[in-house]
Amino acid sequence: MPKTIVWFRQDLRLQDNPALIKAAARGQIIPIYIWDPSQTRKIGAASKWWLHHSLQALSKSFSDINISLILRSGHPEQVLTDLVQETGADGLFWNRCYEPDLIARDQKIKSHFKDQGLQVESFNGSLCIEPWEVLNGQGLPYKVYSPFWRAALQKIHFPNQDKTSELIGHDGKLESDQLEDWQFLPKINWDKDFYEHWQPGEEGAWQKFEAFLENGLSQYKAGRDFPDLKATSFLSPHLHFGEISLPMIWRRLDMLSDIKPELQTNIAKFKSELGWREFNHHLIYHFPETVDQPFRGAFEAFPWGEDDSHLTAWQQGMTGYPFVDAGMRELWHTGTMHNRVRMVVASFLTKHLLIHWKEGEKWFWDTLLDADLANNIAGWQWAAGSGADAAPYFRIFNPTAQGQKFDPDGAYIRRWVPELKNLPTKYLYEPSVAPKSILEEAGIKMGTDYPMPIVDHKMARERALSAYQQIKK
DNA sequence: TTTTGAGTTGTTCGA
DNA sequence: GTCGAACAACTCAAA
Repeated sequence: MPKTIVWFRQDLRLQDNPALIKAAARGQIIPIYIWDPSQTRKIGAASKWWLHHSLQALSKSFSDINISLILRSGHPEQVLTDLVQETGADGLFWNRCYEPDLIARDQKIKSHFKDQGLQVESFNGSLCIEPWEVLNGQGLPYKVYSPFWRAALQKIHFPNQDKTSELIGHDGKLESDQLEDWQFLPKINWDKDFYEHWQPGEEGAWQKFEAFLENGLSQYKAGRDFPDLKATSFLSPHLHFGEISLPMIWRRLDMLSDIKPELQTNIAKFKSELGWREFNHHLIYHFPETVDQPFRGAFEAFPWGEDDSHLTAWQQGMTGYPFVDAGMRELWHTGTMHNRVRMVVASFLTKHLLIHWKEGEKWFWDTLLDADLANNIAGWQWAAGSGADAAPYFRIFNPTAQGQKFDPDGAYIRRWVPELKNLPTKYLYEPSVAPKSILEEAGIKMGTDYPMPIVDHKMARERALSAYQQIKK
């Protein structure tokens, strides 16, 4: 009977998992997750927390059907070579990743095992559409989102779901590491708050999606920009780790749209946000050098500054701009940040502080549970102005005004910057200009209980504008 | 090849 | 307080 190794990577689910389905149709399956400590871009600390729990969930799903998920660490090619030898497997299937380093690694492994006579196949398990399937009239990759998504929507079709054959595991006993041995969980418990917000794994992913359909979707378009509302899907980490299938999401949305036409606008908007995820993966696939170089070459000459104390203040949520600080603290406590606030803090770091977007990217990479190379790179380059379809240089977010606009009653700021919670809303966004008496009444001493702004908005704005003038020439 | 229209997410200023 | 204009050209995509 044919035996297929199913190599799990960013597709930690049983449902609608193409590699798994195709392997099961072939015969016995041998599921494995490989931890590669030598990988070039090390997974961040928050992501490791997620990975631990997601693997635990996947492992449980398999053991419930009497199959064991093998965990091993080492170079994937070596680990897989050993496993082929031990099991006599004649097939090796996986779902694709799109990061440049991983593509190179996978290509090498594919040709190696093909040479050995194995049937090696890869599948699309995490995108609506493959990056090479959406090209403009000249056969070139799109560099602008809107035409990209228009073209992509024409091509995205999800036929009925493939039926999964009964999953049959390998007969013999195989060695596996213990998940705990990998020590993914932090030693000091800065992760304690994560548990109340998240349940990594397939079940948690579906719970979030159902909750979104129930409570968030009907106010998505109008409410998605307000960080205090629960109008977004909270699916980003689940999507990154492939715990929920996009075809299943898509079909569910289409079904809903048929039953409740009044939801169509919200559904289209939500799909278009998934579209940004698609676009970002498209960009990293076609322009892999943008991982560490500006998409727009002129930005090579941008006069980035260096100020470690400013970077630290930003990271710790101590910039003196409450809306920015709220976001940075939300990130630290929950491992995520609302999309609107991500834009504001990114604009603040790159434009107000003139700190290189790579510094922000690095911090997000380490602290975000949904850290995803394609999204992180594209998002930061967009905010800095160096990216594809980026914000025009004169679009510099006013961190005070953004708070007033998108957190109008101040609930978001009060939750994450509790030392300001007694300030009247009028002064909440800019406590440095509040009258002494008001501050006293609220029990705040500026500079002691809460920092003065680390830069002056007007000065910073003008400085950024002139920096952009410089590279325009 | 040339032309034309369009382009995620804002802010500030002055009437 | 509200509203429209200016900010600045440039690049992309498609006809």
